[in-house]
Amino acid sequence: MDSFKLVTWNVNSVRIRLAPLKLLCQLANPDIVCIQEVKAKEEDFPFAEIRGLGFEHIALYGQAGYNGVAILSKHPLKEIEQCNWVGKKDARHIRATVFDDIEINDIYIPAGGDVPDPIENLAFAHKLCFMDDMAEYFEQHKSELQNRKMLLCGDFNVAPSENDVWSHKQLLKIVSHTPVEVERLTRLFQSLDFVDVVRQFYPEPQKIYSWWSYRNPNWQVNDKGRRLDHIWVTPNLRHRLLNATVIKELRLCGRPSDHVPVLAEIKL
DNA sequence: ATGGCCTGTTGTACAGGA
Repeated sequence: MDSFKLVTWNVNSVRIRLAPLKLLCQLANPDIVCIQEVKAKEEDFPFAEIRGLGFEHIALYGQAGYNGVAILSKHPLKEIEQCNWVGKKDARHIRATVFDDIEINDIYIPAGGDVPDPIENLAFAHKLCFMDDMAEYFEQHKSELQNRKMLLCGDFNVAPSENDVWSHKQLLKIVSHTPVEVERLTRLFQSLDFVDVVRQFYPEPQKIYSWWSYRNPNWQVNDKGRRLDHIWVTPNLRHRLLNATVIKELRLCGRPSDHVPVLAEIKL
């Protein structure tokens, strides 16, 4: 084995997405799948079914109803930890190390509600604070972190570039693409000089999306998508990147998530 | 770009997603 495939995917309920997860395995055969919006507490998590797909090693930070993240792996995981940014224990981050020294961070940044105003809308304030807290954490620990081989992936709930949305102009005041959110995400991106893996293989100005609303039944025709799901790596992994793809087929299966899996292949 | 949708809850409407 000289490379591994890592997927990030907001499943929008792990229990209801077992068949699509199996399909993902048949299509892409990933070694590691980082999932978000697990929407299950530990005792309700389908461990047996997921181990049955070959993911014997599972790091879970679950809770009932909302949020929840998990790393599903065919290879042993160690140093499993959770961060609770903004002081909330709401299951939005889990970290584990694979292959001796590759640190994987699975992250679910808050969606932020509808109104892009932190005074009027506390969910939006929470989203901005969450990104600030993360950025601060990486900035403060930079000297010890910058030699680590790190992956940051997940549903970041921000489509930063104008080519990450179907219409830059029409989404400027829509939560996920507002300048204040992009500014916060950029600060986080710069904190450890991260590399945007998907953009290495699909450079600007190509349009790429990973989410299409459930409310638009003609999503394929209209293609009003956003790129909310990301895989970033520290610069010391840049030369090991082999490939990246957005697995759009998963939006077409029965009972799809509104997000599709994003895959990176990395040399060991 | 709103909302025609989707999911979980201790539910039989609502919150939250984005």
